[in-house]
Amino acid sequence: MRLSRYFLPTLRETPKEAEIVSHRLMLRAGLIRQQAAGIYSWLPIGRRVLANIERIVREEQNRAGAIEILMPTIQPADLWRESGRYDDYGKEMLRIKDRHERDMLYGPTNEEMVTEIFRAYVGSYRALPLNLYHIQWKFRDEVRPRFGVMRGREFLMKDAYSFDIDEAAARIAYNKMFVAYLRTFTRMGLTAIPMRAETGPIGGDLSHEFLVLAETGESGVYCHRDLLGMPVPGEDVDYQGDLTPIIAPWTSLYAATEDVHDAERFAREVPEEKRLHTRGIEVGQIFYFGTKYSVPMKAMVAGPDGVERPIHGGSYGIGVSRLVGAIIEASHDDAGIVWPDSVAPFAVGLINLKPGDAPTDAAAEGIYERLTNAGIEVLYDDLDNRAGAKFATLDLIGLPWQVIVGPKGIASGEVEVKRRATGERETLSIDGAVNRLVAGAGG
RNA sequence: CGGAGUGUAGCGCAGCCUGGUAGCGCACCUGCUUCGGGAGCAGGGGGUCGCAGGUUCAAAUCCUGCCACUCCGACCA
Repeated sequence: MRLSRYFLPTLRETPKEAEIVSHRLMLRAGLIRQQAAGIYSWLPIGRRVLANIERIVREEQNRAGAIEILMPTIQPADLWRESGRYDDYGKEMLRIKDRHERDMLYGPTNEEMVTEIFRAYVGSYRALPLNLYHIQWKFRDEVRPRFGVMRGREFLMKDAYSFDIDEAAARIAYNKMFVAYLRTFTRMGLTAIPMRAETGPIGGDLSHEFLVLAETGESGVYCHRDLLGMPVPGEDVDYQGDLTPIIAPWTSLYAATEDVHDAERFAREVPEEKRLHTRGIEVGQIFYFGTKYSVPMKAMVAGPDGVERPIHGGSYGIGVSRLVGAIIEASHDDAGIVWPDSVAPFAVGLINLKPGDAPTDAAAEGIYERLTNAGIEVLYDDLDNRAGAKFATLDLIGLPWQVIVGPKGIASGEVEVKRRATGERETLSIDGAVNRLVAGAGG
């Protein structure tokens, strides 16, 4: 993509409403535009990052055996009356009427609707286990939206729903999502720690929140230091096999958010040198809720014995739009965002230091073409700007690799390749630079 | 929802107290000179001063009401 033909509205000064670093950087780097409290438009760079995160989430959900569907944002109120949540949900639910004065709502979540779909088509234990997910915009009319996309009212969420014949089977479904979440966040360059969470009326131990560790996170976190280096399964993980040996090490060590923290237990279970007190951002939550929706909504299947019984359900959320902010909180420096390779809006930023200078143009255009042909996403700064402005903009938007092409280097056939995360620079021949990037930035 | 605060050009702000031609920096447009870490000079465009009412010869400025947004707290992917 040529910058001269792109839409990348960056800001030199920080809009005053932005207090936290990810929000400031998202506004300055031109990822989002606020339209109302907690409601944002996604500009081209932001849209690309969001799509990359979505892609990783989708790949890992699919790998774990979940099946993608797409449910609407607008739902009829009747479904929610069935589950009893229409009255319970309160003012957080955005309620609207259509032209026929029918009660509708902008979905804050989809348990009711997915249960309706399930019960319409599935009547036998033979169709189980089943896990359906979608990635869709949600709306929760938060009292106080804040921190940009970290706590928006409208947000993009992946929500999966599992259906099983009994609790034992549901636990297996739960474990699959547990492992998928570990992999998902790791692939985004994040350290996310599962922490035991409140389970609501069902009880048991089947709910975990996944917290990304970041100094600027919104909740305080206490955990065992060894959780930081805990191995995350590779993509060859066998989801059909027993996952408990993978999960056990994660759940056996102390990890809690501030609100459920037990100082006494922390002191007793974690040796002093292993105690870690830091901050984190909740990016996912998984839980088992048993028959909470299947009973009132009559989602029944016949077992092998021919007797109908309510299915055991679980739901599994990932805050996709929140992750954009969380990744920035976890990965930035004074100059701007430092995108992990896997979610970066472009892999390479190519700077032409002197557009209009024939040899420089030829070299930059050549590199642009070769990288693009190799399947690498390149943002090519061909604007007639001062070098300083180009460097500042590129650092701000945080692309993993920078290639700097200027007349001085080109005179001796050389360009500079810079790694954004480490600041390492190398002076290479044009061929050397192209080869380095094809190897480093992937195809 | 309790507390605090802010609305003046895309962004950051001054002007308001003490009413009298709506300003500054960045960004944007034109020209020239520049060009290896946010260039210089000259010229230029862009505003219902959040909205509505009131006071006044005259309101960004004073008064009243409303709206929006932000921050702190309680709640949440």
